Amino acid sequence: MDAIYRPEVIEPDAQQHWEEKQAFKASEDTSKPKYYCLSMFPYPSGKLHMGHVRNYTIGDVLARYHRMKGYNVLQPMGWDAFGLPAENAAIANDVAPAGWTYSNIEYMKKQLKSLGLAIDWSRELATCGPDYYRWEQWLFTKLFEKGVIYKKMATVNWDPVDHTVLANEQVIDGCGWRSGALVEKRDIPMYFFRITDYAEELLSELDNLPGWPERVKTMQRNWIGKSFGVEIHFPLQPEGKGDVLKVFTTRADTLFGVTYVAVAAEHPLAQQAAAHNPALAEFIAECKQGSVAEADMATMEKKGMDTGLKVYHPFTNEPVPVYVANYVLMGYGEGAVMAVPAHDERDFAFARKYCLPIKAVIKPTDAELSLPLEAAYTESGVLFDSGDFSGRTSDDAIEKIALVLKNLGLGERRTTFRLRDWGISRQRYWGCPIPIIHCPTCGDVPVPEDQLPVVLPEDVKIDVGSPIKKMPSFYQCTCPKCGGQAERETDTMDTFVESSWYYARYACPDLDSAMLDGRANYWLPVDQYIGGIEHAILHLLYARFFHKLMRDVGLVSTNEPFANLLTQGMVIAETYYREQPDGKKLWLNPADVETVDGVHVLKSDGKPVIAGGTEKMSKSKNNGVDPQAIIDKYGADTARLFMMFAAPPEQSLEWSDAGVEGAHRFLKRLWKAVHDHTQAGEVSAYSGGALGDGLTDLRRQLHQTIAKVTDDIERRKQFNTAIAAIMELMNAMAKVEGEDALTRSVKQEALEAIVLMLAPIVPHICRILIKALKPGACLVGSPWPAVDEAALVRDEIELMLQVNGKLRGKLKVAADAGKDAIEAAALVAPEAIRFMEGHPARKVVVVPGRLVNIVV
RNA sequence: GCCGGGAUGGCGGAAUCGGUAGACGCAGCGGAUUCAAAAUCCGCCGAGCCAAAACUCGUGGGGGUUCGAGUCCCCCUCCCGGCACCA
Repeated sequence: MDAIYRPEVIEPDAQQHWEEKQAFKASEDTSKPKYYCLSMFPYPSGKLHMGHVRNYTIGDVLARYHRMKGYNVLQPMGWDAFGLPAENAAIANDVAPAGWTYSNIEYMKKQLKSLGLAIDWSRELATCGPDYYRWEQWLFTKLFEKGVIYKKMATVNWDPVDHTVLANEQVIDGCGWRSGALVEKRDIPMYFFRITDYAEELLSELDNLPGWPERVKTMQRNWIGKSFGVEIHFPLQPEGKGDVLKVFTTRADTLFGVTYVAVAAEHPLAQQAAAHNPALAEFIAECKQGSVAEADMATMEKKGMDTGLKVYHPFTNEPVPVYVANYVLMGYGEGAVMAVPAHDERDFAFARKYCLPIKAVIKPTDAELSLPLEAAYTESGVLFDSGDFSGRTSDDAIEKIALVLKNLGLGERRTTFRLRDWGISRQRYWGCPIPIIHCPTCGDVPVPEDQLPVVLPEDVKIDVGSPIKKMPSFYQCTCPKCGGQAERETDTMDTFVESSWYYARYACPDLDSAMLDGRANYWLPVDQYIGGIEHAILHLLYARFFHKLMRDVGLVSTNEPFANLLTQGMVIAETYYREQPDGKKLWLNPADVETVDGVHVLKSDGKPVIAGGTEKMSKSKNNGVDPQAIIDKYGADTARLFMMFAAPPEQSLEWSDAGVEGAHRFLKRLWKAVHDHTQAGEVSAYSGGALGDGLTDLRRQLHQTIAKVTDDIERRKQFNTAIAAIMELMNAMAKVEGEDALTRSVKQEALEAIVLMLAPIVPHICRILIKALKPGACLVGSPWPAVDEAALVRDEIELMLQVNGKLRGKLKVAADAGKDAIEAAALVAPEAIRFMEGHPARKVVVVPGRLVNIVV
């Protein structure tokens, strides 16, 4: 081997070798346990960013580790290629979205290859390819026929100047990002997946996912939001005759505290009242302004207006005023809520603002409410001023009230979900066409299988709006049923649809006769899925839902797609800026800034810049560090090592140039250690014989390290501590002197294990090092090192000695010493006697293998 | 606003089941090597007191449980992720 570590030579060499040998090509093999390792596929935005490098390095370490452990490993890669950025780039650069996307894929693929990932590239797929989305369209038509997909009106952000639908991120402070016009809510027809039909299963199956982080499961549970409540009918006429206004509440116990009801602006009652009330009509129009995003709805000022209409309390028959409120959404429940200001914070604030009565009907079980209320009392408790129900507890009252309402025909128990059906229609061009034909006589007809795929034209020019909506050659067609003139649907699907099944298609990407075949059942479920925490709800819930849809049409046999999930944190970096004369901030890239005597200056002019805090790497703050620059300067192994060492995978990772240098230094030290060792001649790894104290200790540490690193990677998925343990072992080994054969054989054993343990993290350098240590050895195919239990045995251990919980000394005892012996030894230890100050021991706590605490 | 998470030296982080707080690395300081520098190697490195030892304090803030709390419970502050059309 070369005396000097040259990543620029060994890395391309290793990558070429693996590619020629097709070292990572996967095939179905029932003789080994399978391990399907999947990282979330990237959107081809142009070039790789650090978040990708982190994601794919974590996946690669797990894939390579399991390969060494004897698993049949599949690690594929592909492209989440449809989406909004391609349309924006197309407008900005006057190119077609398809061409832009394909050239990005080509460049990013080259970058991914330079990272040395153990990927089976023969399975690569891009969701914008007709051979991929064809099957998405096929499944759509099946689900449409089954009734799983249906059409209804839904509210979108409408830009009245550009005449386009806007994504939530394109609405800034209530205005369109390009036109600046005040955004309006508009109802348009859309296709929906009945995900609510699966709400119960999506919720209960979370309990069968022990390999998922608890926080992700909690977020999904809350998102699905199963709640047990009561549907209550407020008659529109006194004495309960005629039509009713339906509301849903989880707090039926507060029914006697209702002082008004609130309906959405779109509610029929509101519309009816507005017909003779210009002020109300104006208010309803105002409610239509602004975006549909829930965050905006929830933070805006709560406003309302009296409709003048009354409904009647189902029990007391008292009139209750009906308000229109901007915070009530037509899409939720019945589009109406009963308001109980005394026991709901939002209603309390609203009642104060509009001087509505506040009537308390619940009090704590063991105290009285101090009236008038200063704030809503939202706990459950005991009812009062509630007719026959007074004195009952909240839970009891809910049951009883539901029962009485049911007998009156004015309501019943109901379970509802917060989860709403999944609207997948997008009025955009760069997406998968929805395979529906609109026929004036037959209605919505799914495109027959032999006419699929409905191919998206790629040679287009785009400005504002989707080009296929203006392209008769695309939308003019004949009805498959009656043969008459018809029009093709021009909306495309939400890109979350493509990313909901790609993991299954990787099992059989070449299949052109069906969506999936038996290979999917061999590989699924994914054994380890890795991606950003930002996908905790939407993507992961949709993919789980889609898997169940595929199961129910017989395509897959499992219930869940991802057995284990790892959610990695963001990559963040320091930001720097200078104030411009106009007061705006000019953001400077960290690569152009250096720190001299604690002052941050721009390299080009040496003048100071201002540090703006550490934030997620982004274009807007110009704090992205280009992975390519790091790979070019230090090599992929250094980038990989730094990524894995700087933070545990689930936490955010702060970029640090100095830290990268440190990682590179470690690799140089490792290279030199192996080089110096092998220069002295070949030697076999230690296999037996008496050892002195120093070598016994080194072997013990070696095997402890193997045990720790194995546990860290496999169970804890915490690579930073695994690397730290290997560094400690290296430091300990460097302190062991001697060039005799026995010492060298123990060092050989240690170096072989170190190189193999580092191989999943820094595969290129380890490929050379293992060959140097064991001529003829091949990295791919080498097994993971085994722990020698005999080397772990010790005869004496050290316990911490505490007096009253404070550390006062250390105590050496035999490894097999019993509690009584430890206690006796502790009580006569000089440190113990000193700090007991003559008091007798009241209690002695012995924690085996850890410490002994004397309480006086 | 609602849901989920986080906060530990100058910095990134470690402490896995309630049991030595600060592993490992970075930065810094001192030394070796060198004509010199870079690189490399060795040592020191939470704060207070301080010559040192000893001791005291110390895990965002406030309270609690425990022989013992970074870790568990309650309250608060700040930061981050998601909120259904960014992916």
